[in-house]
Amino acid sequence: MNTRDLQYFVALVKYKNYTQVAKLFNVSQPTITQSIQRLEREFNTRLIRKNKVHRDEMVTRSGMMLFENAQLINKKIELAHQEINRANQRQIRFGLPPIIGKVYISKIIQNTSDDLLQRLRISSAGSHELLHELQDGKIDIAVLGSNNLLNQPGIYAELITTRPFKIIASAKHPLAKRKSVSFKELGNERFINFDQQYVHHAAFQEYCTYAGIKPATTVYQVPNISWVKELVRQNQGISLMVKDALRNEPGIVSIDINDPIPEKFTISVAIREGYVLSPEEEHFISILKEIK
Amino acid sequence: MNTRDLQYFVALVKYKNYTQVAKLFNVSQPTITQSIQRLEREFNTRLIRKNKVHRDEMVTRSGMMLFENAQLINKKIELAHQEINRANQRQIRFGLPPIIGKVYISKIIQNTSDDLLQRLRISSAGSHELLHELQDGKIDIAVLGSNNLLNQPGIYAELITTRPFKIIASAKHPLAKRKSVSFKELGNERFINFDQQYVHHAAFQEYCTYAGIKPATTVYQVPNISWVKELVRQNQGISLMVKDALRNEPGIVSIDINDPIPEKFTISVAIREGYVLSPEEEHFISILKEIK
DNA sequence: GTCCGTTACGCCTGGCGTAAATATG
DNA sequence: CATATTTACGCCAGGCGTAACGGAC
Repeated sequence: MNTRDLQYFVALVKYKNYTQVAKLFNVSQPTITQSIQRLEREFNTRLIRKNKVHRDEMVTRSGMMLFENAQLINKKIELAHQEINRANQRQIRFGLPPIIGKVYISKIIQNTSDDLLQRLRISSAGSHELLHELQDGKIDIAVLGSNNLLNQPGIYAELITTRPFKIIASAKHPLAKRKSVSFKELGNERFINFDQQYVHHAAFQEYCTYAGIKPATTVYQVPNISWVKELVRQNQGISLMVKDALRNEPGIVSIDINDPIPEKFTISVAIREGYVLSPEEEHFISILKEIK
Repeated sequence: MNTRDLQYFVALVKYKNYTQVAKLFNVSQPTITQSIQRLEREFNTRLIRKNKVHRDEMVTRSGMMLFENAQLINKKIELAHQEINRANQRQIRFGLPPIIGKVYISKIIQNTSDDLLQRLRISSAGSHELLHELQDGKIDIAVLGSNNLLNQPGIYAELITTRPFKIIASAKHPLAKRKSVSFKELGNERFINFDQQYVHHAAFQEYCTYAGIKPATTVYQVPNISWVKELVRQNQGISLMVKDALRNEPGIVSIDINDPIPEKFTISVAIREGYVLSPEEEHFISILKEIK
């Protein structure tokens, strides 16, 4: 089978118009007709309905099945091209989320030879974003934080460590005297949450569901972690944070959560499924795994 | 690009022998040479090393990258064929693990029309096995038990419910008087584990790690749940079991575990990523989701 | 020499374009 | 009739086979 046919077909299902697809690929319009006929022969089924009463329903169930699979196939082919194009550039395209980076970056640099550091291209973004960059082939290795054990389609991840979530509050806040707290007690607190840090947000939701509370006063959605800390310091509210995000913050105290943890915050090294590591990349990953 | 070339290439990497591959596909041997040359042109790289000092190292890094991706692509194509071939047989190929089935099957039958039941082809196997059947396209819908939130490559799963694990013991066992127990207390107990029920085994490991115990006496690995119950009844040991597996078993008592649960036992409905449900299948899944 | 892969060359199918025909609304 | 898709047909490239050649042990 010709993979061009799959590309034509996917485009056709999306645009629902042979003429447009032909233009898109700079081929004549009968080419598209013939391509579809080839696929229908190959799979021995109708893919496109002939009595097109409604444009929206022009694809058969078989067609939809092929469409879904073809998209994944096309993406894989595209990825293979990308990976192979870069196979001989010896760069290590590595993603590290800002908060995890804060703790790890100095250790990484200490333990990595200059030669390897030269090759390192670090992108820093939230774990959620990095996961997509990894899936799309924009980076090849990432350290990612997640709530569950990381197990995403197309991604192979290995656990490095798990970290506890803590409650942070101003030193002036009544909670500041406590060493630990149950999440159920926090129903009436004012919470400050992140916008961008997907894992924190998800963990917060998890805890609320688990404890059966719904803090009515979950007000701020702040995009920057140091803003969150500043708001907490000024006693505008409390927040949920991974231990690593905190380092001797004056005016802020962190309080253990003593509920059974419904989901752990995990840190993993992740690569794309089927990605072939260079010796340098393999070495680099072994360094990452040793840093706990 | 021609997908036949990918098949030839994958076989070549596996067999490391052009002649054999040619025989395998019933083509002449130069066909394979030419196929590889086409791929090398397409990807603008060497895939196979020319100075084959060692057969084992005949594939370049680029070649390995293509190999890994090509395997996944070929599998997807194969799956698309399978799915489409069955698209118009209106059977619902459904997997249900025995233990979960024990609780669910009567409810499923009560809530499902005869018409739909006619179409149902149920395979019963452990969740681990069913997951593979789902991935390989042998079944299309499955109810699966797992310890974490189910998130496997190529699988889309939706949570139905979570269930607690319990300790079961003979009525004669000292634990029988207890209502609940901490896992840490069980370090010196004799445990009876399943061979096949992957989730139970994994949960047991999880609990042991979590509680920091290593029951030295984890002796029996029994393949059948009713054998396990019989052994427990005769006070040969205790076991870990999902609540649903138990129904008024004379001579056996179940004891709550009062540790914070490190991993939940979850029950999910799962389908292959990109699988297109028929209206009947969609209806059937909505029935499954309503049974909690 | 033997085994294995590559090159050379001819054949024919398969994918494309143009033009005409047909369907849909 | 206008727009969209399919059919008819001719052209050329691409994939295959046979035969001959080249390299490694």
